[in-house]
Amino acid sequence: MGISDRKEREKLEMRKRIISAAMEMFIHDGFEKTSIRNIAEKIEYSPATIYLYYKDKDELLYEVQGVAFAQLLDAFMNDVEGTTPIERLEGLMRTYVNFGFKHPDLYDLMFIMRSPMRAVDDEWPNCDEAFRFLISTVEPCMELLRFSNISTAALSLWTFTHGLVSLHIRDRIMILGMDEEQTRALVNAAVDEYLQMIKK
Amino acid sequence: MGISDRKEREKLEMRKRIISAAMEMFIHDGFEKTSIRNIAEKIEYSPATIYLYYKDKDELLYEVQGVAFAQLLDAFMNDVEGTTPIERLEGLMRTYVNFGFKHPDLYDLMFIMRSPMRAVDDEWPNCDEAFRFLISTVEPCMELLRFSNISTAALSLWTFTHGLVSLHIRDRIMILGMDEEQTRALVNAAVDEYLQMIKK
DNA sequence: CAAATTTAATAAACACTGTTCATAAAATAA
DNA sequence: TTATTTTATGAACAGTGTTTATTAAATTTG
Repeated sequence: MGISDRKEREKLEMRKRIISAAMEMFIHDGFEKTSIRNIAEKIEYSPATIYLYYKDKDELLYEVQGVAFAQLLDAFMNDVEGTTPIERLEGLMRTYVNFGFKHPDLYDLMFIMRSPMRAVDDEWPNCDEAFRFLISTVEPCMELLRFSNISTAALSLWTFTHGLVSLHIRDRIMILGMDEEQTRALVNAAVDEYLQMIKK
Repeated sequence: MGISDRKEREKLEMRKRIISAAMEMFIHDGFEKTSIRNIAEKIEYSPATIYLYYKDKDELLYEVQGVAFAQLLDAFMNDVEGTTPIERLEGLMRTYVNFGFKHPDLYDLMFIMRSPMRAVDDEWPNCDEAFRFLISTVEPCMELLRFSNISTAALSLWTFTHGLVSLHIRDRIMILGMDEEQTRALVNAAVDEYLQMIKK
């Protein structure tokens, strides 16, 4: 049936129209400050229409989260290069921090925001892939690193970079009393030092 | 003037009544889910009354933040013991993580929540003290640690523990697919390993 | 093609939120 | 006792996410 094909295509287009507007506004103003009414206004539809395509506001977040994780994975695959495993791991860490500093609002809704987590057993699209990228980057380094196993290794590496990015995004690093530039330099220095420490 | 003394006393009592209710509800339901109307209902006053004692909802948060930082400082002073500087540093790290796991909602509004940061040049009561405790605990260890200076040292130590706590509080660690108990064990293992790595 | 039916879109309402302001009540001063 | 200041509140404003009954459009059927 060509007619139901078109209908489905239109449905997908509408979902895309909604999610594009939503993502743009989430990045620009943040999730909380973006209202369903604002999104509706932007795409020139009624607020109620959005609920025909998405169950609730959280579902918009899930969708944007998926896109964001895909972007992070993209950054990993494009920017992480190097001949040795260790070089690749270092690249991964720097890419992660870079991503956080470059896209604070995306990072926020991926790793900091409350609520966006679905049920535990649910699939978390693109996030698992990004995490697996981490695992597969750490794995070949394990013999050269001081971690006792890959679980603590992955968690520790993630924790360190996430700590830096999240303290920065939520404006806590400024306790140190530095300007933006100094802060960034200090963060880079911390990453460099950490990368030294984990090596055997 | 005895009469204006009493008035001031009553004003303080009222502020305390409000902030106690607020804190209790922030801890129980979180900041966002606690409404001015709920707080007002709890202390059996009209919502408008609260605005006679606090400028807005954020000011309630600032106040609770102050109390929370005082509690963290308290935990530091009570639980951090040890004869050697390194032992004290290890105690500090474990106390910090413990605090975060024990009081997730307090930790949240201290280190994760958006907006609670006042102007940069403002005083941040009790937070600075807690931070200075960190500095003064790290300082005597510096010669035994692999950090190049105390700034990166303080930031790195804080970052690592904050990373662990905040990933846990915002339900991101569960990507590892572990239960609460396993997670806590892994977190402790990560802290232990990190404490080994930073030593010369 | 016209009528019946399904699909899509919306206006209006509900129950909330933080916050303000004019009004009323209580406490103090004159 | 009256006048004045302080304190408390009800009602309203502008906003939020979400639901529902109603209308308009598109599709299928006779």
